[in-house]
Amino acid sequence: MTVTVAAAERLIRIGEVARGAGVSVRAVRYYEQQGLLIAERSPSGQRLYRQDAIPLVRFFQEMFAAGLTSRRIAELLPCWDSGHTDAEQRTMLRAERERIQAKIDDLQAALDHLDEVIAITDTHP
Amino acid sequence: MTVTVAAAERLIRIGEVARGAGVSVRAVRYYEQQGLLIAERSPSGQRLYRQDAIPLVRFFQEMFAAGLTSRRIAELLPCWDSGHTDAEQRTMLRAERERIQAKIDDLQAALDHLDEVIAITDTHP
DNA sequence: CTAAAACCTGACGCTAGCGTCAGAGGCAAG
DNA sequence: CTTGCCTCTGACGCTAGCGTCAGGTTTTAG
Repeated sequence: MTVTVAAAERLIRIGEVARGAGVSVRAVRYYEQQGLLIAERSPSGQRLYRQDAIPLVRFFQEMFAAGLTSRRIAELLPCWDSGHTDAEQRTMLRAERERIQAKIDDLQAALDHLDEVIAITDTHP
Repeated sequence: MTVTVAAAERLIRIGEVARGAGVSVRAVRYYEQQGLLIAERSPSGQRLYRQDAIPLVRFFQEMFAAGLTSRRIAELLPCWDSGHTDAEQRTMLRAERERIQAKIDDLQAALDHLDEVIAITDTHP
């Protein structure tokens, strides 16, 4: 039997989330609109977040940089939260993994190509 | 003294360039509009390309995939063609190199992150 | 109490690399 | 000659992740 202790966590407002994660306030609202981030509301309607919203937003940024869409991230969030996955989610995870790996390979090839150019133009003043 | 032998190269039309490089005809026109690709014109106005337009377009694709804009590519084309660079171009080359390397690192971090999730969800059916 | 700072909800704008449709001309084959 | 494919020039559309302005409320600092 598990007892959950409500830790009376200090809730933070959107500006603090944004500064903490290094994004704009607008971006945080956008993530909510895309279903990535659920916020409580204060009586007056202001968004209230738990502190782990900050690393979560950082995670979103990392995934965006890796080329995942907000839709995909939303679909994969349950795995992240609960550790539970169904077959479809596992398939998506592998697919994204392959996409990213392929992208890395492409970038490496481009980098090598550029390095060749740099080498040539250096010995060729 | 250098004598240039005009090799009477067979010129190709836009469709052949597109198929050869694996892009759309629209894309090739776009590259011209961005100043990446100069084409001769037949008397009737059709674009005529030399055969090395095909690897050139492939190169564009590689650079696009690496995150360079068409503007940047256009600015760096002279280095590629002539092997000659001025200081500004060398700076841009290095900067793009660093950008790509940073992007690779970011992607690798994201990949590692995803792999963790995959590992957890695999041992956690 | 008041002024500044932070927050709210729309809603339009932007970028970049094309896709796509419209309407018209060019070119080899039968 | 005509059929069918290729090409031409505009020009509007699309996507995704926000930026930004407008006009109004709330919270905080002094």
